[in-house]
Amino acid sequence: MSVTVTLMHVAREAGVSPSTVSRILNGTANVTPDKRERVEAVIHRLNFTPNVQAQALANGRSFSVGVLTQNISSPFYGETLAGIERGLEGSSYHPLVVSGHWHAEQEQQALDLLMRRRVDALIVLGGVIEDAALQNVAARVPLVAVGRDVGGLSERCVLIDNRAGIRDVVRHLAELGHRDVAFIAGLESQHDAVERREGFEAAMQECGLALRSELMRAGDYTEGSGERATEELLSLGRPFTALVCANDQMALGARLALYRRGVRVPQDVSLTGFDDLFSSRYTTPPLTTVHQAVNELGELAAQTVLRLLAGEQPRMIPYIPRLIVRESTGPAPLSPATGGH
Amino acid sequence: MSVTVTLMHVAREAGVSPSTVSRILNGTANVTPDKRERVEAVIHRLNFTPNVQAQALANGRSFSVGVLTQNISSPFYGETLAGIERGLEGSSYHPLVVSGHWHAEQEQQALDLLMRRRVDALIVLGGVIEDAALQNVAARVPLVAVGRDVGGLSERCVLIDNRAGIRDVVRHLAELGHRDVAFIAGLESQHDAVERREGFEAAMQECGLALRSELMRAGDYTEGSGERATEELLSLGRPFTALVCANDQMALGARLALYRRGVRVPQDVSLTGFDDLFSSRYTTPPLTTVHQAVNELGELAAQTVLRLLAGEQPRMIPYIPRLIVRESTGPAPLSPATGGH
DNA sequence: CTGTTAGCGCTTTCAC
DNA sequence: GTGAAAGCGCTAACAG
Repeated sequence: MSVTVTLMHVAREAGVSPSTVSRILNGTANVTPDKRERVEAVIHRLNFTPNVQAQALANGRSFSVGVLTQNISSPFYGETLAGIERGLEGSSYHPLVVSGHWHAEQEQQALDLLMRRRVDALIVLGGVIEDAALQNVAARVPLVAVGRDVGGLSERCVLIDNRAGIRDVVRHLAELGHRDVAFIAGLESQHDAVERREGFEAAMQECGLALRSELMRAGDYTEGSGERATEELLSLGRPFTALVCANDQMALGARLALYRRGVRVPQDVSLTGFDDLFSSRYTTPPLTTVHQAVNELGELAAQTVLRLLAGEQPRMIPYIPRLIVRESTGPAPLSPATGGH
Repeated sequence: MSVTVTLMHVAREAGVSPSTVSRILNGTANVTPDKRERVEAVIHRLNFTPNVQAQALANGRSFSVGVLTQNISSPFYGETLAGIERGLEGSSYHPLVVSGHWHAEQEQQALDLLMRRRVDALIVLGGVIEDAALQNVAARVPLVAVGRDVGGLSERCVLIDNRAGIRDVVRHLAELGHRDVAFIAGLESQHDAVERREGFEAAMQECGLALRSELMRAGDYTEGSGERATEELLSLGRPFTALVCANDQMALGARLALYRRGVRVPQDVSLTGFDDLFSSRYTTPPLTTVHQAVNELGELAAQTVLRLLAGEQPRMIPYIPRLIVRESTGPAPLSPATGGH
């Protein structure tokens, strides 16, 4: 913990004024080559690094963009974060990540923290906090939301067409001859979970397939909830040949429940997810799912923020997800088995 | 982007001095109840939030602890980050996360960034940067490393006993009657990968099992590398009944390769991992692995940092991982199948 | 208990 | 081109 060296020290040591050092640091103005060399030598020798807090205070920008995520260890948001990191790379901005844990209060606290740190912009990933709170901060800094449509800020939202994604899944299943398809939804408090459920219902109807309420279950996007929902479904005597999950994590849980009961995938039951997490390529069998390009969404969000910061007014267009057919779906068995094992 | 309201505004509006407002904000000294009330009312009415940069500049602490991770989307480090977040919760410190991507140069840049942001402390997760660079920053701020032993800073390293972990795996397999066991290692540039490989070799010897070089493969901790290594192993005609992977992600890749070849787990081949990622509970079949308590390691690191910041001198003790036997391991088949399918 | 006065480290007019 | 000086928003002695 030696004394930190400041720009002042550098200036003195090099025999120039602090302003000159600052100018060299930021390339704000021309400086004679010899002076510049001298200063740079001193900077190097003293191992000087400018204090970002001080810079922030002086020029009113913190050069950080706040990211409100929900769960930093979630495979889904993790990939988005990586995309944001990449999108910000090369710019002088850096992400400051805080988790809200799908809890309105914690999300509000996270926003407060970010505002106190005077982030120059904000990226919001999902969440359950009311639109009002987001509109509130959006009045102070540019804001981009991923995966949720914030009222009044729609052109700042990176969205994907969840209904279209699920529709593709249902059509795929229908083409394979499935007629009895079960569904595990996410929480009704989450925007995209609702869209996926509604999309499922609409698509079933569109394909002329009956919607049976006992085959509709609610989960919460976690593996465990998918597992439990599937167990319940199985205890019905398996009157279904396909199981559509509202996200990959629940499909993973479902896979385990099926394995435990000796139900083969896809021979007995076809299984699908949504998101295309990286690891879904490695499930047994590899999972048929809807690709979300989470990475790119994050990168896109970051780039949009950068453009907003540069004074542009970019507009988003909803992203169209695409179906990835792998090996967890297959032709419907001739007669849906009606008993468990 | 209305004008930001400052402490000064609050002071004027409430008819007190800036110091009084500051004191109320930080609880630094007593203030008469009526003044306090008045000020708090103004703070609320003006929606004032103190500028952290300014606070940092004024009192020499940024209240942020830098975290050098490698890959923010890695399931492994993601869980560690969540642990760090939790460990810092309640304190006034917040994590500032930067990724080094297992690339010495990028790690150095990340460290530079963190130092420029004047983090009050540092947590390092893995990485390949030389010890010297870490010792260098450790001279400026308290540093805690997770998963790597930094020379000269060993009592600041949260380590796990990799050798013991792998030994438990090998013993477990030996007890099940396996004699031909294959191994997929990580990169030799990574500290823990080396320990796990060496631990495997030692344990095999200890159990009286022959070490066959053609059954030792190198991966890089990714799913893809595990898959490829397994394919190579399989092309040998499968002269092994158990496959030990140096981490869960490679085991996941191995699982897929085995599935593709119709090799059953655990009936034909027993499969093991290391780390106990959350999702390993959901592989088909659930993976036998070594539990690393990644979460707790992160939390422990955070708490240690907090104690260092408080002036204490905590010492770490190596964490003993424990074997989690699930369903991917079973008795060795009577005669190791020698042909592929 | 509370106001006044210096800074914290850097940027930025404004003159020279 | 370059230095002097003021100020970013807040905290911390130091007097009262």
